[in-house]
Amino acid sequence: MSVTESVLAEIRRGADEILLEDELIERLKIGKPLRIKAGFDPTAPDLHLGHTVLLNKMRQLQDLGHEICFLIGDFTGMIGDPTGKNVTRKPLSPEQIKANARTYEEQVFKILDPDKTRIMFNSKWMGAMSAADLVQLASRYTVARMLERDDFSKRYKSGQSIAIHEFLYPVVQGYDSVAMEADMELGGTDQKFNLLVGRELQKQYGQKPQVVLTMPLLEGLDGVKKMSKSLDNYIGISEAPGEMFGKLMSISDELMWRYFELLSFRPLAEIAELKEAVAAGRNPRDVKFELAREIIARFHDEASAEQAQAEFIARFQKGALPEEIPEVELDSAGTGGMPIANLLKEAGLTASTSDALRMIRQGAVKIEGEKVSEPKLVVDPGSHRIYQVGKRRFARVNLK
RNA sequence: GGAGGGGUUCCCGAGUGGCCAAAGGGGGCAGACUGUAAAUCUGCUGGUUCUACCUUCGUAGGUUCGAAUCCUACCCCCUCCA
Repeated sequence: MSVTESVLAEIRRGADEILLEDELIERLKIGKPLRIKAGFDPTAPDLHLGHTVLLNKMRQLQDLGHEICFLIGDFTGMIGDPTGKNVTRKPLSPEQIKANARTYEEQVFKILDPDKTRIMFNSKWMGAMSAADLVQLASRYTVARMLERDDFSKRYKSGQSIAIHEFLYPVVQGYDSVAMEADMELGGTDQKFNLLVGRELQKQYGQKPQVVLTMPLLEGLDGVKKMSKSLDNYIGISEAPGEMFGKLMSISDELMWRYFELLSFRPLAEIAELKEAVAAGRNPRDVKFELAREIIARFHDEASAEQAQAEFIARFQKGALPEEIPEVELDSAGTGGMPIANLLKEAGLTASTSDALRMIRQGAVKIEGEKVSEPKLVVDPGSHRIYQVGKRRFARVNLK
């Protein structure tokens, strides 16, 4: 029993909800590894830290000796989870799905142990179903239950369209649990409804209902909206160490604690200590450094993490130039020089000459570290200098 | 099939003949400050050969000295009824 208690605390960590915890305890008591399901869309994955919240949990359970089934929803992908938007996704070709699955593996195994992970596709059983089978399956769930789902009910009440096939998504996802005989399913809080359908269907098919564990959605860099690529508030797990470091340092001090909770592997007690230290006057920046290093070390390595930090300090605390400055060749075409605004635009440092002039007016432009205050400055041909706009945009321009 | 509402700059959204490159907010960028690319404050946020000019308010025409605003046609989106 005592073993179960400590294990339970680990499973609970960061989780939003466990339904039902009693059932989980019962299953754990039996001592057999649990078969744990987590489903993913077969769309081209470019994983970011938000995705890793769930993967971390999977890894943790894997380390506890459970069987992780990484389900790629190649069949459900044709439907597209109707999360509010009713965009019909166009079906992917088998080749595309295979290619996407491979990219998944490359990225996912930075966290999961490949030897202990089973990758499955739900087309295996769904593709084998006949129309009659599907009708049978659909009969196991009711419209009333379906309308309990928040986004469905909202759309229904406000008169927005719901296509019939959208109802199939939760049903098919639920049936996956039946086909896989899952003991437990993981998902984001937004998946709660679908996960519960799995429980319902398993009961219908005479199985013990799976335990459902939901993980919160990670807020993006803005600290408000959930991390997503389309909002451009994400940190991709394949990003360069320096990029990751900068982005992590840009999160607010408050959001940092959220990231610690959901992304760090440090014991909870240790995080509590850090929090106390900050409350007692320790610079939150330094604590953020630690978070950034831990995460970069996970996706790159210890040395890159150290280096990223060193460069960050040099660049932003001491104003040093970055290690790598892009080299640009420009041609003044014998006109006897190029106006600074045009040069900045051509070098890709500003979006337009108007923008360049604005930047100069704001005192954001520097040549070799010297602030430019003359907007009509003409750069002589044959010069080779470092131009800077703001703190983050640099180019070494060779003007012919 | 019928009735109605709407398409404005990156996003939301005001504007119903000149004072409109278009309010306000969001986002973004920059500067100051700092403990950091946190927080806070300030400024900027269509383009160009930049105190001027050019292009932009769903698309194409038209009226007018002058249109985001008026007219015509078309395209698209939404709501209600069937």
